Amino acid sequence: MLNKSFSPGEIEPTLYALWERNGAFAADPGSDAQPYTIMIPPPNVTGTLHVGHALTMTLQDTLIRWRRMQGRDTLWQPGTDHAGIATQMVVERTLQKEGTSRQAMGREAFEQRVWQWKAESGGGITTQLRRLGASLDWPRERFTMDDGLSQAVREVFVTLYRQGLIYRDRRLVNWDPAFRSAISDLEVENREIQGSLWYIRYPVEGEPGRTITVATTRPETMLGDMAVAVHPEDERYADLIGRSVVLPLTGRRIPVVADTHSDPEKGSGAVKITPAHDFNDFEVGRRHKLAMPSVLDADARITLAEIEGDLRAEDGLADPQFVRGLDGLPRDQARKTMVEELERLGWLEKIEPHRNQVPHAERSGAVVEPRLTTQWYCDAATLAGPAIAAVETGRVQFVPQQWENTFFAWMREIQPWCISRQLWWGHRIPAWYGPDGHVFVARDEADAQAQAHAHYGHDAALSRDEDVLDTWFSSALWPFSTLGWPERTPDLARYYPTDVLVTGFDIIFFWVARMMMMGLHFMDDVPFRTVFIHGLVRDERGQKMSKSKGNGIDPLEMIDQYGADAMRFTVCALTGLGRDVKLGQKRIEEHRSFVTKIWNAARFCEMNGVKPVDGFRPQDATSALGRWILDEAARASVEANAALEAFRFDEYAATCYRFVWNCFCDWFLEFAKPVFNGEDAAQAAEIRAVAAHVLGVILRILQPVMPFVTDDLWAQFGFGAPGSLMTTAWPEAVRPDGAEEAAAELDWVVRFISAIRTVRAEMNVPPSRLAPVLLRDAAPATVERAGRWAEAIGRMARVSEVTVLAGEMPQGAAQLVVDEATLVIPLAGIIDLSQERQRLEKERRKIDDEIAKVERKLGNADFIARAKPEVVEENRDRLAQQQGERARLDAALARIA
RNA sequence: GGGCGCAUAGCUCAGCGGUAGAGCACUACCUUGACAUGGUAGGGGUCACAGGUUCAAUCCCUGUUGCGCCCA
Repeated sequence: MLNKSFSPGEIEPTLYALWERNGAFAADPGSDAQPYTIMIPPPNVTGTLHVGHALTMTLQDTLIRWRRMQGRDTLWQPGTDHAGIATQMVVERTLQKEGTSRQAMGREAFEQRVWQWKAESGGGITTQLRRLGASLDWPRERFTMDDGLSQAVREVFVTLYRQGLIYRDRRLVNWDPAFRSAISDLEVENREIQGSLWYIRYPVEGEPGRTITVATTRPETMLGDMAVAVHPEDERYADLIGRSVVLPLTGRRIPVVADTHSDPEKGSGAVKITPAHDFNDFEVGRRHKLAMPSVLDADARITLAEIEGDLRAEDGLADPQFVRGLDGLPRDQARKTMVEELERLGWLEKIEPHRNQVPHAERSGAVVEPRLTTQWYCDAATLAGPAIAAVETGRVQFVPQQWENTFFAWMREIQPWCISRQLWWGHRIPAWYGPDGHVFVARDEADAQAQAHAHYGHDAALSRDEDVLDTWFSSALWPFSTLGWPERTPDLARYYPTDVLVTGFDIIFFWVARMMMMGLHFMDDVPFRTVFIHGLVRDERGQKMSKSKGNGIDPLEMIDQYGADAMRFTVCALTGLGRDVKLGQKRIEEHRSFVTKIWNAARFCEMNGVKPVDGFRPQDATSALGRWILDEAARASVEANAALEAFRFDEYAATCYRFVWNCFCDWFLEFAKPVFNGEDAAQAAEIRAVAAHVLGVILRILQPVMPFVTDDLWAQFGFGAPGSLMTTAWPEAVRPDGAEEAAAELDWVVRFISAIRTVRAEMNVPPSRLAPVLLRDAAPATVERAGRWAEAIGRMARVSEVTVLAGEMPQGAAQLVVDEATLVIPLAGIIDLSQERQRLEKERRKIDDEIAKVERKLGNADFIARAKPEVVEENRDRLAQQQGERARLDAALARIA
């Protein structure tokens, strides 16, 4: 006996453990079935399950569970990402609390400490994914830092290096002074800041009294100025091109160069050029072969190391003592000090308020400093070519397709990818340096030594590169490294390329594009055929969820409160194509009632002796009711399937919802009640068997999205063993014999009952008051039908009996039209005749309006001539039917006149 | 500045050339033996605005406005 209500908290952990124990999530490489593979976007090992995970994982699990039921050999590959910076931060924070630091303990000890942390508290998210019901193949779980994946990383690095696609270069990089590491341009977020534009006069050399004014947003970098640039066509400065100016504070002589980078409209039209601290200036510097001294160090403090030599004293303009006093100052403090000094000396012309874009490091929040350093780069442009082609030719398809544009836009202008990071946690770059700085890239130290020996003709002391690789470098290999690459494993052959990648648009560049580059380069095939891009989760008002706003919701709390099924179903129901998902607790609560509804419907079935009948075949149903609901169930399963094929999770959810609630519960079960309680045992047996079958279809089509409640019911009804639903086949859609006739019949009963209900409600007839229904002008077939369904009609429309109207129209009766028949409901004493007249007149006005519309259309010669014949036909039929209804309404009105 | 998306009932969103839909909210009635986390019925929309194409436009095209996102 089913409990009065479903208790997710009790069922979920046990059931999940059972699934896992049964190996129900496991891929089966030995099977003949066609594989279906999804790679999990590996969550950050420091992470906890947030609502964004809940969205993406629910969608992935729904797809995987659905395909599994379709008989595919499904692999949902689990794992986590070592998340260089994030993880290092977490462990460093702990060290700080313990009064120590990574520097104090040394690299090796620190790495051990991180592994220890990982063993103890890393990957908590995998436990949380289980709470969600995610059917990942856990024994295959991988970690981007484990041995196999590390080997893959080294292999890729060495190969790309040998192919000239990885190289070292000294150029400007986005530097995060908080982490003291290079970061990718993708990890930089430009924020608009209210700043200032400082106008500074630089005196022209050899022309006392003449100055050129530069406008800058970063006066503190002027210590590294190597030129002043003006536009070649800017007449104001034409005569200065090729001359020199004296840089205030340092006294350095720097040239005035002509360069189109300078915008005559902006500021003064002259810009200072600091090649080592600005990306544009760097390019200008290259074009004009300028020196590129750095004046800011790894902490973004002033350093004079590279300019000490050319400090000069110039009366009233430059004082080496002042400049030396700046050494070691943080950049903002240096700015303040320098501006004050310039003002004191009279070189500051003015300060204008100015809104400018300031690059911030996404993770640390620090202002990014462009810094000239030597880093490792990957030739992304070369690798991007095949990836672009793969999308152009449709080998990889984005859903929704319009994301291709975003992908193309970035890929076609892709910059060299800086892959080195000055961190300790990550894949250490497999490069060793000889005493003279010669670099040896190798799979391991022994190989590097061998190379060195060959190079120098003798053994040499090598030192390994201190840096690690960008975390995304290893995640780019995820689709094949997890399957055993560089070994050519059977798994790799079987599951690569994967079928679908499900993710948010925010990591198209970081991850999707890079997986495609690496996959095509090393596997010579795309990593996935379809990329399904879903929206972001927002709160009910459409605001981004964030910790600082406090508007986030915790999926685990929601699961505790409403159950994983409710959480999952809500996510599906709200996931339309290309839309963000506005999620709130209320939404989840609302959708939980659907879980409850299913439970109660099943309980009702159970109470009425519904249980699976061995050998039952939908084709064998004889009753109209049975055939109708079987047909509807088949249609629902086909529609659910089609919706999932098209990644329309919202339609999938809506189809299930409508069928279960508005068809099975609202009508079928109500119609079944009199049958269950009736005399006709054979009929009752058929409807019980049909109900069981349909319930089985419902549980199966809902399994992908609400795996817990469906499996529980599946087992309790004896459809199969506990835990077995998820590996049961997706229902086959079988159309029963006579489905069309059955549909016509049930459609009529539904309209008949609805019409009576509507009139009763409008006339305020209390439900307790039963009333007979008299049929007037009814065709014999209608009279028969009414007889067949008398019991259901009586119960559902509060009708005492349905008979043919004999003789006179009773006094005080309501009349309503259903097809050819007019239903007369005698309600003397209850209904008000004038009210009934008004009601009928309103009905007639409505139908008149519709008739007028259709007549207008049919009266248009162009319409008849040009519209599709079936449309014309349809309108003619509609008109005829509406005219019939109006005639019957007229007659009804005449009778009460 | 460039690109993309969105604008439909009070709210959240489907629909998309041929009779405007759902859920929630709202109103009225109903403790009928699956379910009040429920049932029945109802009200509510110049489908942002202006042009154009078409026999026919919420839907296609152009422009405008407003909102959001991405890139510079």
